[in-house]
Amino acid sequence: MFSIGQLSKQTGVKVPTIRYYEQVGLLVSAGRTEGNQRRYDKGGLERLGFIRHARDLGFSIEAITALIDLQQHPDRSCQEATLIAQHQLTDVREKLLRLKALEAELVRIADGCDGEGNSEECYVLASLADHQHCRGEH
Amino acid sequence: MFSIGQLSKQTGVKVPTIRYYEQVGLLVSAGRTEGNQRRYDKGGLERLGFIRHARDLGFSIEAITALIDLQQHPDRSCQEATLIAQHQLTDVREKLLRLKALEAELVRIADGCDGEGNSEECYVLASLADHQHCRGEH
DNA sequence: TCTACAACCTCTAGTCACTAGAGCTTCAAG
DNA sequence: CTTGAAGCTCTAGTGACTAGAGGTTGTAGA
Repeated sequence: MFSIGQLSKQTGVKVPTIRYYEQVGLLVSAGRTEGNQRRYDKGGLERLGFIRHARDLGFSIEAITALIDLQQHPDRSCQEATLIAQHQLTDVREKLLRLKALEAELVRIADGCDGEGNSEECYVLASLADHQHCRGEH
Repeated sequence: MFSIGQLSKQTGVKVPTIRYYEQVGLLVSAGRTEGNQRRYDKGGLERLGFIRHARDLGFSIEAITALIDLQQHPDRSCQEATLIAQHQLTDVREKLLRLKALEAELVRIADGCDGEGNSEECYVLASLADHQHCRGEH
């Protein structure tokens, strides 16, 4: 049996975050000692590890709730889980595209200026004021 | 002179967002009609355009406040603005690296499963439960 | 067995950058 | 002069935590 602090150390999830996960129903309520402190078993450790991993991969709490739900119903098709993962992948790819475009423009802006001179003629500020220079959307 | 709605249409920034920007001091308080409605001139339009562009590039409100501050003090060196932009670029590049790693793992997870069978043997769920398979950090 | 104190508990409020809604007033076209 | 879209303020909600206050419990050492 682990205390919440031990669980935290083993998973790398902060103590208040564990309590928060329980509060929003992501983690089933832990058993308690007579003095009302939470105690976890190996199962609890594994569930939190799952959540941690999924959160690290950017899955929303909502998506993780759905995945855990699927785990608890082994009769249900795996297709749903795959759909959630693929949706997440699409999401990540969209963000990647956006970020790449931003990087390009920031390079243009940040490197276009030698850092000398005063801000009246600053290239950074001029670039931000004038959207015209931008290639592509945002 | 523009109303807040016209300003919104021209810049693509939603009306409540414009009011929010004013509230947090990002946009100087607009002049008002006798009936207390905001009226903007060309300067206001340009300032909001600047903010919009910077937000699109992911600059925080705090960073934008600093940039606007620099604009208002043309005697100050441009170096500070360049620093802010470079900091933002570093940030974007870090996010890019992280996202690329996530993409790789999501491909592994989402494509490793044919979507058939039940969730007991689902590769997505197994992968999320078991961190061991992961290459690299997260 | 006692004591000290780290770790636990609950609850509320704060973070960021908005967004939504209630309930009211003003502006402008017909 | 009427109508209704657009404006106003204020409060509260979003997601995923994080921080702090103020009180209680568990446990290691004396």
